[in-house]
This record gives sequence, C-alpha cells and structure tokens, in this order.
Amino acid sequence: MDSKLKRAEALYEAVNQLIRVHQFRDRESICSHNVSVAQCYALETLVKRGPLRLKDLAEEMCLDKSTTSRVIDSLLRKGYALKTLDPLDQRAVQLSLTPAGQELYATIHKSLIAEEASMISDIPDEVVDAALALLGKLTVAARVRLGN
Amino acid sequence: MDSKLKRAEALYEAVNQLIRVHQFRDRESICSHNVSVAQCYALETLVKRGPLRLKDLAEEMCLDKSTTSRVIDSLLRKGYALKTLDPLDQRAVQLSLTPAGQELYATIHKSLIAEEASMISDIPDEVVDAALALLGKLTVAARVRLGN
DNA sequence: GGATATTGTTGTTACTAACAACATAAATCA
DNA sequence: TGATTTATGTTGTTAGTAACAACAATATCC
Repeated sequence: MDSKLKRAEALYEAVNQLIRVHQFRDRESICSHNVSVAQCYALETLVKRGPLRLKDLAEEMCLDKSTTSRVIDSLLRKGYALKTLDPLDQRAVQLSLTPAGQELYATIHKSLIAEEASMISDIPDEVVDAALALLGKLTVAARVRLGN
Repeated sequence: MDSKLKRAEALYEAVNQLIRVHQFRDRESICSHNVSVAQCYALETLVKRGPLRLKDLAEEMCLDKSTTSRVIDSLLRKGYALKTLDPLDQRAVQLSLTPAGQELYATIHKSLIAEEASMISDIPDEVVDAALALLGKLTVAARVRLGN
C-alpha cells in the first residue's frame, strides 16, 4: 500500500524530530549535574536493574564492554559507583552505586520528569495514554527488527 | 496531579527506549553507506531546505557552526556536497549537494523508510495516525521549552 | 573611515563508541 | 589431570559527535 509508506515516512520524520529535541534537552539537563549522558544512562540502569556485572550492564545498555568499562571508570572516579569482586568468579566484578550515586540519579531523574510533565500539561490524559501504548509498540517492533 | 507525573515518567521511559533503538538502527543503516549519522542529517537538511549558507544549515540542525563546518568538510571530501561563494556576500558560502549526494540520500532514505514501514505493518493505520499527531505535539512542546 | 557585527575556519577539549589485542580466570574435554 | 577453549574485563587505537574560544575576512552602521 502506498498509504503505509507515507505513514512510514511521516513517522520516521516525527521520531527523528523528537529524538533531536530530546537529545538536546537531555544533554543540557544532565550535563549540568556533573555527569555525561552515557554516565547518567549507566546510573539509571544500575538503579533499575540492581547490581550487575560489567558484561550484563553492557548488554542492558546495548554498548560494547570496553565502552561500558570506561563509562563505569568515570563514575568510579567521581564516587558514584562501586566495583566489588565477585567471590564466585574471580574474573567478574559487581557494579553498584554509592549512596551519592543513587542520590544523584534521583535528582536528575526528578528534574527530567518535571520537564516532561510540563511538556504534556496541555495534552489530555487519554491522548498521552494512547501515545504511550504506541511508543511501546514501536519500540518493540524496532527491537524485533534488530533481532533482539 | 499525581497521575500527570506518572504519565510524565512513563512517557519519558517510552521516548528514551524508542530513541535508543532508533539510534542504534540508524547507525547501522546509515554507516553502511559510507556516511556517518551527522553527515546523513546534513544531507537530509540540504535536500529538504535547498541550498543554504553554513550558518543557516547549522541553525536548522541545532549544531554549532564549527561542528557544521566539519560535517560539511567531510561531505565535500567524499564528493557529496558543493560549496560555492555567495557573490553578494564574500564571507558566506552556499552549500548544496552534488548529484551523487542527492542520489545517496535518496538511497539511504528509501531503506530507512522501508524499515520503518515494516515496523508498523502490523499496527492499524488510525493508531499510527494518532501516534503521529502526538509525536508532533511532543516535539513542539519540547521545542517551546527549549525556547526555540 | 573606524567601530561593530557577521560568517566561516581552525585549535582545543571532552564525550560517545566500536574493534582488536591482551591478561586472567573458568570451563570443557580428552 | 592437563591442555584447549571460552568468558570477563582492561587497555590501545581509531573515528565520530559536538561545544567553546580565538581568529581572519568581510559587511554594516554611525
């Protein structure tokens, strides 16, 4: 169908635009808190998925283990993360957050959510809910396409 | 309202997830065509907004002029862009695409759209339309918040 | 005509991120 | 058990993303 292709095109545009403004906003908001976007994403993942090995963290974040290792390094240096050896596997490390790290993430998260809330303050709840459902579907579809 | 905050949080999550898979996908698809994501974005902007000065291109892309200058440089080196002096303003340059650049963008665009189409093939049209409307609203809202 | 503003480039810095090579440890298997 | 293979993390290297500052050249304004 031709209409499907047109919708695909429109959707691609819309997502692209949204990605751009979101990224821009995130950079501003997050970087004002002494961590980079990738570092913040690692904080988030550790908060939500609990203590993780480096390998598992990398997988969660869809990043290479080397990239992940360096992101964690910077969080260690800043005192936001902890690295403890796994007693059962001498190769592995357990990654977790310090209280400072948890607090920092809570602060950043709060400010991001507040901004998001102010953005949707004018939009009816049912419209937001519909969008939510759709974004979820799109994400799943995209993940499937990536074979993940 | 508390429900507004919850929706904001859910929306933030959803957008974040979508951004991640999209970015991942775009990197793969675009980089297999000999240009980077930023370069492809410049191609796109030049295709859609016609010949532009560097300053205007930077504005369209929300990038610094120095970053833009370097992105264009790489497109010039690869033979995808053209830089001509503006006869009315000796400081300025007119940026446009070579036929090769136009062709390349058409190819990349086609493959991205095809992928998007296959992602939404299972989703009813009216649902896609609703999502489109919403993504647009969100983008506008975000732009307004950024003072743009 | 001189001060000021605009346009674009270059220097510098930091972040994002992958791949390859490596060391160490664990697991497998012969 | 000992040798090979696999798994985990780190480090070296490379390339892309992107901003800010300093600068040169040109335009504009007074």
